[in-house]
Amino acid sequence: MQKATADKSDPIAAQLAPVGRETVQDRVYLELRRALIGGLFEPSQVLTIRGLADALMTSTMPVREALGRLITEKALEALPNRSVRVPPITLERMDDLLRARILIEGEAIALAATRMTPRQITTIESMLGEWDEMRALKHKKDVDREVTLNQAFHFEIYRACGSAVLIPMIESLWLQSGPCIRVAIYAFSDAGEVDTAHYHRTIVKAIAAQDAKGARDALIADISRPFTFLRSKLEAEAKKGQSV
Amino acid sequence: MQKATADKSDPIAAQLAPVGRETVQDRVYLELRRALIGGLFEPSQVLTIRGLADALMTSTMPVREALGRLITEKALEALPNRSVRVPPITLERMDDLLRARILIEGEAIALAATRMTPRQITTIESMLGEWDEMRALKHKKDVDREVTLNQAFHFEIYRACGSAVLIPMIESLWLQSGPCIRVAIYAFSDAGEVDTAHYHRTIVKAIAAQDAKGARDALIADISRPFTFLRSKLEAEAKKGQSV
DNA sequence: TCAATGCAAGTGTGATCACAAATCAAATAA
DNA sequence: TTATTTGATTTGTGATCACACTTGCATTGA
Repeated sequence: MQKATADKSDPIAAQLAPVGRETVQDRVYLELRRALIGGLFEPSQVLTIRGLADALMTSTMPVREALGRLITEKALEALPNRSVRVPPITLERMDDLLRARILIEGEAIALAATRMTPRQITTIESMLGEWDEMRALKHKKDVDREVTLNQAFHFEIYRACGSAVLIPMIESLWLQSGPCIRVAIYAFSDAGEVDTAHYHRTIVKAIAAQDAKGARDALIADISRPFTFLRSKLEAEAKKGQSV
Repeated sequence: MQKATADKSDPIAAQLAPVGRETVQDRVYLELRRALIGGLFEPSQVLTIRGLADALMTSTMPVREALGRLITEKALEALPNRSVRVPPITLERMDDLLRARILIEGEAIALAATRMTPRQITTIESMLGEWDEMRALKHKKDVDREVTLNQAFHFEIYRACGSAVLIPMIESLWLQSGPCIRVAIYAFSDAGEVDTAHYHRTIVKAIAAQDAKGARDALIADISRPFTFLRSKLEAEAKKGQSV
């Protein structure tokens, strides 16, 4: 044996590291991605390279590359000052995002409805139970877990659509709407009960029946909810701000 | 006056440089983008950072950031070797790309058909004439100009859809299908006459009549053409390769 | 008191260096 | 001849530095 490092000719070592070793850059990128989809950054928040580099325990190099990538995905915004921030929420942008999500995620779920295997359907059915578990201990509203579970449910379906082109686009859309969604979910939690499980149940039922149109409609209802809620909230604020 | 450089308080200088100064990184990124959409790189071609840096007369730094951005857009592909290449053409990927383009560009043109101003319609009408000009000197097939003109025509329409979310997605799709399209156009030129102008005329007619459905159908026919052509060519090659 | 000036800290950008991994070619062994 | 190995070159990655620009605050002037 020549080296102690992974050797592709060694089947065991190849299994331990079958793909290219993860780079710091990718780690940082995925970390920021997760934070954005989860809404951990607030809209209009400014991010600095050195600040993130310190927080992520690395140098500025991987961070600036990750930021550049997120800017091209419109997940972040490059200001003329050359500083970068989380895009602010506007009514126009929300409508725009929702329309695109209905169009593309609707298509993806319609495709998935005709292609999901019984095994995959069982998987998303089992996810419904987790919502019930969470409701059982509703005294503690765990927004993080809600976001994670919701994301896992949707992407389990989208992955089944079998399109290597649509899925990254959906990820980009979630990246862009992440900050808005988080704001909406917080507002939801204040306003009343979270009935996401009901919508997801409808989706699963349609998929199990291979009802593409029904699945699309149920999905549209599901993803529209936080947007319409947030929209009415923003309109109320705008009216109040205008009257003052 | 303190400095010889641009000063925002000086209205004249501000007009000369109204937005943020262009960075080398952006220049490189736009350059590579243009090359990809225009199909100047071949499918499966490997790109190296230092090679591009030399070609673009800059250091490796702006190039690696630009490559990273193009990889996140799926315009380029990161191999496990950590090298990057133009994604190869496969039948599945082509069908996937075409479906996504029909979905999203179809929606964009339907929106644009109801929103384009007479002035904008005049602009795309005038573009039709350029095809006739080009046909007049058809002895010299100028693929570059065909690609540029086609792109200008389509994006003049898409810009009118008024969606800041859909347009970048369409750009991403063009970026991904650029290499395929170029191959198809070359095959077209060999096969016979280019009748792009006819399809564009149909599109303009539908838009002028504010016929959203007609515009969408005409667009679908237009963008499907190179894909179906290339598909039959690839299938023929695959069959030949299989028999050998 | 208030506006303008000037300085200092912070920030993004591009270049360069060090290092590890991959690639390729020549040389060696079977 | 063919397969393996060894060494040199190339390549991507991460860190660091230098520079220009921005920002914020204190100082200065009227």
